[in-house]
Amino acid sequence: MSRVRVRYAPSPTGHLHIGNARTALFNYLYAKHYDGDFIFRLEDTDIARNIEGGEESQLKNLAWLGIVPDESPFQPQEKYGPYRQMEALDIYDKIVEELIEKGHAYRCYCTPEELAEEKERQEAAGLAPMYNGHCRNLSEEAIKAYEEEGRPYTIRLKVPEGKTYTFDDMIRGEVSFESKDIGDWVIVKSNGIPTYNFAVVVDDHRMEITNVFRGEEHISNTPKQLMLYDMLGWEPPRYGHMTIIVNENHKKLSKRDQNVMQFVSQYEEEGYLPEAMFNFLALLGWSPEGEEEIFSKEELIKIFDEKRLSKSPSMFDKNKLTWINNRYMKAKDLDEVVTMCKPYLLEAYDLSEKSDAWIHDLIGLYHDQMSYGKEIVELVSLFFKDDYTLDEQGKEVMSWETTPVVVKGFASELEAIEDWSAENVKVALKATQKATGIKGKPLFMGLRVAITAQEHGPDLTQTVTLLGKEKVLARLCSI
RNA sequence: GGCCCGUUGGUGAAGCGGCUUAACACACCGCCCUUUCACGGCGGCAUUCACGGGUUCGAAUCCCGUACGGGUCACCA
Repeated sequence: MSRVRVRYAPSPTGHLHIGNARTALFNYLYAKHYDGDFIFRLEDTDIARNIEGGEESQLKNLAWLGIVPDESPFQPQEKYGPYRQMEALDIYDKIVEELIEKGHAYRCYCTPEELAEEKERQEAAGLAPMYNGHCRNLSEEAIKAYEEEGRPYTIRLKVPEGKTYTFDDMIRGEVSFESKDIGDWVIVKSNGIPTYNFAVVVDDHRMEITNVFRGEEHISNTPKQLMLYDMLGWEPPRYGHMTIIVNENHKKLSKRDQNVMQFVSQYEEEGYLPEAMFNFLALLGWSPEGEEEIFSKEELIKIFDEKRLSKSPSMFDKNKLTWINNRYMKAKDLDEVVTMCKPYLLEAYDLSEKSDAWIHDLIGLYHDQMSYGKEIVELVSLFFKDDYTLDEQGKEVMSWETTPVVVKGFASELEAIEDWSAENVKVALKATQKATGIKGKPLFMGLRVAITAQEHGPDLTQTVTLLGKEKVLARLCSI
């Protein structure tokens, strides 16, 4: 068996999208599982949509996730280059010529307007829109006339009649299409640049790609590509079509979706952990055999099995993402978490008066419950904002007859502390309990609400310690 | 409209003809731990697999049909 070679081939039109990241990831897992090569190639034939820096951005985001290609425009392998389609134009030209010579392709002089009209006509008649073959058998004179007129032309592939194209999809099993349902399609645009469906075949062949995992939207492209392999006498790779990713409303994840962050870079910016994202993405349309769901990259490479790729749409489950990130966050050293979170705090709050130790302790308070770096900003908000507004439940707690008692008692205990430390705050709390005879929920919740206006929150002793004597007493005495 | 594909709980999902009176996880609800909270631990949570037929001794699992959802029919990739 030949060496496994897979590729991720984005067009440089923007940052790495969640869906593409997942495509890249499964290709990567497959390659590495079978000890093969993962190739990064650029599909940049839509020159109008290409954006500056798109290629670097894709590569960068991939690297953040821990996906580093074995070959790319920057690490080319001589026999397989070029890795950008726009640099391979002469290669495509030769093959187009070959196809024309063999009678498999022809020039089409139809204008976009004519094509649109025809499409409308077909739709009105309730037919599937398809190229009508107008230029397929043009007479010599007609061709000459068009040429003299200087009409731009595209090159179309002559779709064979009565053929069935069947392939054994790695995910879906046998899928087949009839050639009669496919119209002669454009392989070279009027600007002389080949179309995706054509270039991809040439590239996969010349790069000796053995397996292709791609989105389900490519299923209906597959027969077009297969007929090309057929005409050229090449061996096609094995395809696997992954399901789309849907949102909570079971609609395809679209760039316009407000509820879900769409780009990998956004997750990086918000302080998600790359290992966690890798793990989460791997679970999007794939499931491991056992009951465990938390896996490192190395483990995933080892256990990856393309047969376990799902056939039904996978939902982008934000809850799950949060949960997985939390698991990874908890596993990290507090020091690392602090390093990671501090910039977000610096950006959101004035920390000039705070010591490093204070910041360290503050973040430590939330280490176990946070799921991404930037979340720290809202988690710690009670330490920075001054507004004190009670909700219904808070008002109720404040109306308990025990509350004023513990507030008063605690205040005087705190007042007496000379060396402000968590230890002494704890002692003060104990003393309050003893003096008032109130303990448990009435004690803790009463104080918590009185001090922070919240019924739930981090450890009270720590909270009071970090809030500082002055602030806590000011609150307590105002009641 | 044609062609492809899918449909298991509140959610993600396992299951591939008998071991399933349907894993596991998230969410939720209880209990325990903690003098509070959070973390953690334990337990509960689908008599049922879109619906209707069929095949079989036996079906969530195979076949057919219906409904619903999705993908695609570009000189975009």
